[in-house]
Amino acid sequence: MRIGEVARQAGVSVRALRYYEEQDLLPSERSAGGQRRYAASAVERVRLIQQLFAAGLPSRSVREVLPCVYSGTVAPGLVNHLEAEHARISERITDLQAARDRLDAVIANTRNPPAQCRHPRD
Amino acid sequence: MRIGEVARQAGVSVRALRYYEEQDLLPSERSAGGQRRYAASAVERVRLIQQLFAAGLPSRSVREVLPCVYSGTVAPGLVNHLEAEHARISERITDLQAARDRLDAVIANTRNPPAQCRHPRD
DNA sequence: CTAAAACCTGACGTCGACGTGAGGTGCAAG
DNA sequence: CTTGCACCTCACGTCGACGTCAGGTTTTAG
Repeated sequence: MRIGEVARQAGVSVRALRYYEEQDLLPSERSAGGQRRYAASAVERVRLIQQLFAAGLPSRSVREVLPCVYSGTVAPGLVNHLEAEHARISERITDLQAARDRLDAVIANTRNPPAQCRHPRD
Repeated sequence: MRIGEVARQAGVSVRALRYYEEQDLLPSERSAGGQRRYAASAVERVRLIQQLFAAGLPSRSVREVLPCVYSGTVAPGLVNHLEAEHARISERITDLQAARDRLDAVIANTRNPPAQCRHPRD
């Protein structure tokens, strides 16, 4: 599989895939002419990378976590890190929920404005 | 209240507060000598700004939303935007939960490694 | 064999929310 | 009055995950 096809199937840019390789997140074989060739499994791997990025992990952490995901085991000493990330994500989720509730309140007021919410001048 | 005090109470840097003013998120009075003076309510406002930033809103959106939060009403046409942000945040939350589940799985495997998870060589 | 897609390697640009000096001023205490 | 901390305004630096342009090569379709 060539890079463009992986990009399409995974829904990311070609540039991103090259960047992942540069960061040692996504290895590739090379053709005789030097072009990257990927196994079909690369698509899934890219999706995973994206998911971890979306969780706010920096590429360095992703690099550490990836082999663990694939081996099902964890390098000793990394567990603390993983649990820290887990906590970070959980905290982030509650933050987001709080912010969303704020927006909810504003939206709700719009639909059904409470009496004391007449704004002074506008 | 001076800027350093607001920063301390809100848990942000002085630089951040100046930045907020620059972005028209946090107005300030000035003393005769040109120093910023804030009402006590500024602390709460800063916390709100932080919350919205944490939700991933760019400063431009925060600028739009802030008056709505304080007036309890919404500028017409902004509701769509708010609902879009709401959806974005919800989506982000599910993404985070998925990523967290991934980490959970890895951590769980560590504590109690399943049989077929012997990694080849390591 | 020849175009034209798709790919390659640098390498600089981006964007946002500040960090970080540099160099100068306000203000409260003694 | 002066020490000294807090504050001021530029203005450039940062960091991460790519975007993007330049200039050249490989692969594939016909």
